[in-house]
Amino acid sequence: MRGVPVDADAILSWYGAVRRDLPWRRTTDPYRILVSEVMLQQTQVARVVPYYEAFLERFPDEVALGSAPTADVLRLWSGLGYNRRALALQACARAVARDGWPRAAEGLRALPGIGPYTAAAVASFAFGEQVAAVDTNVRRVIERVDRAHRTPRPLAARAAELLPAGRAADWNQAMMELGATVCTARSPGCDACPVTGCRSRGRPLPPPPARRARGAQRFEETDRFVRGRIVAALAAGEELPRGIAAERIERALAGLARDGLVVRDGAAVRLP
DNA sequence: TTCCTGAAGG
DNA sequence: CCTTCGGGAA
Repeated sequence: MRGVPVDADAILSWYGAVRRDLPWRRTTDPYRILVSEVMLQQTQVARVVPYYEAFLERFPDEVALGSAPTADVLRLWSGLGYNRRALALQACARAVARDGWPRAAEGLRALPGIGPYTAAAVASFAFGEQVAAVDTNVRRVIERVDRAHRTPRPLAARAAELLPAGRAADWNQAMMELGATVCTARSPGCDACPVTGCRSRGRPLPPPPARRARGAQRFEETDRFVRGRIVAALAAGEELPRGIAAERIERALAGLARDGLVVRDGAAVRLP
């Protein structure tokens, strides 16, 4: 399945014209880039911005983050979600403060919490490596342009094929901006899209793959909810949340302790 | 209910 | 391959 020809210059020009002035687009400092990319994992831009500013104010570089009490890190992270990301980020800070920055995606990939996307993003934005970063936006844009689904490896190959020479940083930002602001999941704005040959232009979205229902469970009944409540309470200096069944609290605490998000001293529970 | 600049573990 | 992991907004 070949992809359609894509005018990369048109997309780059469009990006230059509409580009949102986001704080992490004002720097090439690998630490600041990494903090933004980790915060942005599965988290919308609008909600990350205030956390990003406060986090960098308190932890301006990898030495500050690496030497800080983990409880402080979790306090500034609390509310963002996926708290394990904060632990991984601090572990990254300690590693690069000790060993220096891996300057290529392959080396970054070995750091905790850094997968294929984040490694490519940091490598291209901070170090200028010519690699394509494929996040959910980029995947959706490519799938719609070619009107074809691909498994991860062929998708990565297609993304690499599209990458214009020497423009990886702007290109990756441009493709994500396109997916985030125009080619959105629910209602693609084809009228404002710079991609000329898109096979999906003006056509109705294909029916979403029927995903099997997951037990009709309310979020408040999930372990994730209890975990979040516990960490938020501890970060706020409060006791364990009341009104939740002891068995659910215990199950959540066991998972949190296994992840290193809480420390248990007998009956006492505290942040690490 | 789905979605969001994913990664790690089974 | 599958599930887990937060939380808010549309």
